[in-house]
Amino acid sequence: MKSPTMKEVAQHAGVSVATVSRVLNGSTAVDGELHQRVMSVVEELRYRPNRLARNLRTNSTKTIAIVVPDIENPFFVSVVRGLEDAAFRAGYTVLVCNTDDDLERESSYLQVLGDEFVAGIVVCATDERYSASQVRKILEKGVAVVSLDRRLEDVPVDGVLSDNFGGTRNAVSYLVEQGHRRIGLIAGPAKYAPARERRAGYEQGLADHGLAVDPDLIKVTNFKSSEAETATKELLDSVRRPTALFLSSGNVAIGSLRAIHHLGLDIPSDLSLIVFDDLDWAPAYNPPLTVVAQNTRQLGGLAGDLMLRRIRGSSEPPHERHLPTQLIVRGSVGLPPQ
Amino acid sequence: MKSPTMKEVAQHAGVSVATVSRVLNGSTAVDGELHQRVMSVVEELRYRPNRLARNLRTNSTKTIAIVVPDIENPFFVSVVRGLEDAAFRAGYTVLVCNTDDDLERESSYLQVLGDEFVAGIVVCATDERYSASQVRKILEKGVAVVSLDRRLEDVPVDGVLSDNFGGTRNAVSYLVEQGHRRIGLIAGPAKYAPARERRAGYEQGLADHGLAVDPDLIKVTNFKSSEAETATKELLDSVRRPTALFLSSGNVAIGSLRAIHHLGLDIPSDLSLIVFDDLDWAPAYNPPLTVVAQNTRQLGGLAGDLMLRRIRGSSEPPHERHLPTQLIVRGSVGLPPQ
DNA sequence: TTGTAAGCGTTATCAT
DNA sequence: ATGATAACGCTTACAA
Repeated sequence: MKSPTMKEVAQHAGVSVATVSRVLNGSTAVDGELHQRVMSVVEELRYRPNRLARNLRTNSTKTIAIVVPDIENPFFVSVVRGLEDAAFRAGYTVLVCNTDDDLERESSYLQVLGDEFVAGIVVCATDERYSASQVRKILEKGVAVVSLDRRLEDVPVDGVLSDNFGGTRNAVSYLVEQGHRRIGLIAGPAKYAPARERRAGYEQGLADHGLAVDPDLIKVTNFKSSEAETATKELLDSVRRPTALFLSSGNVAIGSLRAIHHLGLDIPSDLSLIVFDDLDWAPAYNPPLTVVAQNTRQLGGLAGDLMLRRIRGSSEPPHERHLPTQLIVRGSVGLPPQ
Repeated sequence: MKSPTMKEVAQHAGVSVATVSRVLNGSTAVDGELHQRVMSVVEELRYRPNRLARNLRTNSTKTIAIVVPDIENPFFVSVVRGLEDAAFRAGYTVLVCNTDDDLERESSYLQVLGDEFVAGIVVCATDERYSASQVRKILEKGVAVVSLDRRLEDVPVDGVLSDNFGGTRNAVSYLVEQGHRRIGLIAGPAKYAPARERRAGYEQGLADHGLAVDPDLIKVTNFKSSEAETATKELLDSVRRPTALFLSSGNVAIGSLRAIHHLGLDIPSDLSLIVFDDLDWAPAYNPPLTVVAQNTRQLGGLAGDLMLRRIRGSSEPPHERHLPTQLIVRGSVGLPPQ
């Protein structure tokens, strides 16, 4: 059961293929009567344009790719979801590429994507410097690029990030207002902009209340749960243990919580907790977790919108947007013990 | 900066385009000397075949799609991950389509995918009957299909599922062996094979020990957390409340846990718990959750392998495979109270 | 073994 | 406003 071609439609309608094409693309005006005739044949034959032929001819596809470091991280999943919604509405499909935070794999994907003639790529870069040079080449090929949750060094592309700084600053302020003075931070690696900004927000939050930053209260991890577990143990084993912890990501939270159980500490009577990222299980935790929520879907949706605008030829100067975060107070913050 | 074409390679190497094509595809033997010459020109010019042209010519793409009901569900994410690994190795890219359990959206995707000339589709059907008829049409177009975590009524395709029956039966047995006699079940909708099988496994697990099934201890939900929360409250509010609960999915667990807190029950001293699906936060929960783990990545990987085999023209009779599950004992099961 | 040439189904450039 | 027709870059009979 071969699908009908444009040629067949043209024959049935008694017009040329050019006319059919014009009717379908609405590029040039076509006489009302012919328009009618073509459309009814299209209906009748159930004609659908062959995407493959169109792609070849126009040297482009209706595909947007997104390159993420870890597709099993709910944050990125939700971002993808937001992007997909935006793309689907505009008739685009999205290709998800998972790099496992592996530079080589990212590189390989970026290469392949060039060959695939995707219309655009949303990049959550693994390395803000190295990835940047790859992305530059892609831009030269005329592929639109939007950076998400990361910053690309000296590459003129639109960017979308949460207000990591403000969200953290605000949360730390809240902790101080509840009476906490010794607040620990399980941070992410400084090579990622969000990790840097959360750390800066933490420091600012303390400064806002005239509190000094104690380096002993800060542990830098790779954002994975196992390192977070170790770091948390170290932090809580110290003599003057913090009375509250700010956990820089969902994965960090998983590791830290394991450590906290292990030490037999009670939340929030022994230790208060705020997590950056609202996880689906946060309200089901015992006690329910107080978190800083990002607008994850909207992050993806905005990236999609910016992308589509570029694809359609916008030439505004590239711009970085910041989406607000929200402190959701649940039950993991209490008064400092004693 | 236009990319070089095959024609240019041919000219530089002093051969015909056909020869270049043959060298690149390894279809027909090519003289050693020419082969050399072509390859070195390919290197020199950094030639990469134009996928779009190849697609049009062969009427196919190196793309595998996967249609999932809920991309934010970690189970499906992990499946996608497994599929992606398998596909990437074979030079395929994967298209993720999220239907939100919406029949119309699924239908729309299935339609689009037909136009996209994907090589194959992994389907996690929203409706085992309705989706089936759509899938049949797709098969007729020559697209390979593999069903995952669902069953498709009377459609001759390969299937991949976990041993839902055995996994649940085994878990319930374990509960009985710990002394539990009143075991509740928060089940999923009977329209999904896995939900049916988990329920059957639950009943069999009881029967194995000569225990009768008490319908009052079974609540059927739509697998979403909010319904699970309500159902759990009802179950635990009854006079003769169960001493243990089997929760049929991760989302169900989230809802049930909320209800359990709300009632102020302690796990496991007041109530024991087993969850179907190992969630990343299960070990971090307080107490760590005992779960039945599925081989999620392998589920996706196997689907990918079966798919690739079909794409390459295998004509074995379609077959359904079952992957084993594993009971992971942590801390949410104890002796029944009193 | 190698080359010639005919498409694949569109879009876009010409005339008319 | 419409119709021929030439690409787009590749694969694959068919001929040599």
